[in-house]
Amino acid sequence: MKKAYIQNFREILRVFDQELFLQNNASCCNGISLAQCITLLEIEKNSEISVSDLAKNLSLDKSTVSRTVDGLVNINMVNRVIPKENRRMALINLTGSGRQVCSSINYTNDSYIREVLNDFTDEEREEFLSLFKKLASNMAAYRGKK
Amino acid sequence: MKKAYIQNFREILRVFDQELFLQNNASCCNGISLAQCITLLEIEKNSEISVSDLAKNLSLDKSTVSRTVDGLVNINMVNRVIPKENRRMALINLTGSGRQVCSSINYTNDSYIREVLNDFTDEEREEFLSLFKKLASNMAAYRGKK
DNA sequence: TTTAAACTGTTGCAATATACAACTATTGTA
DNA sequence: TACAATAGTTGTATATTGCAACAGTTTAAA
Repeated sequence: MKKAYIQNFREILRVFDQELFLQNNASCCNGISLAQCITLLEIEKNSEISVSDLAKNLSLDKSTVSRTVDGLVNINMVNRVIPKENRRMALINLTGSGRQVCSSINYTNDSYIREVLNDFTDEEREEFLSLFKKLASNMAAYRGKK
Repeated sequence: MKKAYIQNFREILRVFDQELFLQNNASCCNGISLAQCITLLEIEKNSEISVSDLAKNLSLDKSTVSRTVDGLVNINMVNRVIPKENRRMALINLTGSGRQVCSSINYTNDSYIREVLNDFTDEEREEFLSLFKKLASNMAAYRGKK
């Protein structure tokens, strides 16, 4: 792999990261914070999930997640359910409002994606997604190894 | 653009974003914080830059940048230079240590990129970078419009 | 020329996000 | 039963950030 290629890639990655950050902040402003937004989407993905698993999936401390969930409970976005068979844990799931907000966030993100991929051909889109998927998977694998 | 495609893309983007965040934090730990790291690289890119321009480029408040620069001055990574012809402003540039740390961060990032693109063919790499560049450019343009 | 406006950066203050450690409660195990 | 492991919460401390107010400097206007 050529050095020039990597430096080029690094620079693009930096721009991409910055833009993604700004877009994330913009799209998550349905009255909730970015941290709340990310937590909400992770809960949506899992339907029902414990604080510990949330923390693991988001690479955050469980105390942090516990407080974020507190906030989401307070604004009626999620429920804490204590299962009878294991009263230590709390399972978090979305309320109706929580589902609505998730839909809203996803809609905003989807519109954004539609916009920024607008001038790609169908072939380019397929090729890009395929390679992007491979890259994301390599990144996750690399982190797992280290 | 198919709905399924977009949802697929959105999900990959989310994973990618998370991995990138973790990698950024990991690679920026040469004793400096992520905010300091990002600021340092932006200064490196511009050789010499004012606090206001830094704030604009990083999409941060100038008070935030002012304080980050304070920190970087304290650990001898950057210099504040007051130009004689305009004593309002401060031009920030890297010290020798600052340049070294930048090199170190870039080296770490490059190694990472090399690793996660390792199983790509040359053709895939070229195709991906080309489309990635296009996407990043579209994202920046979209933000500019809004 | 004096005064007002614009600019550049810093400081005061408040909010948020986060981690670590200590703690409580519950469950599992020796 | 006593001890260890697990799950979550709370206390405390630190870091990042933005807004508003401010101070100094430069430019424009009257």
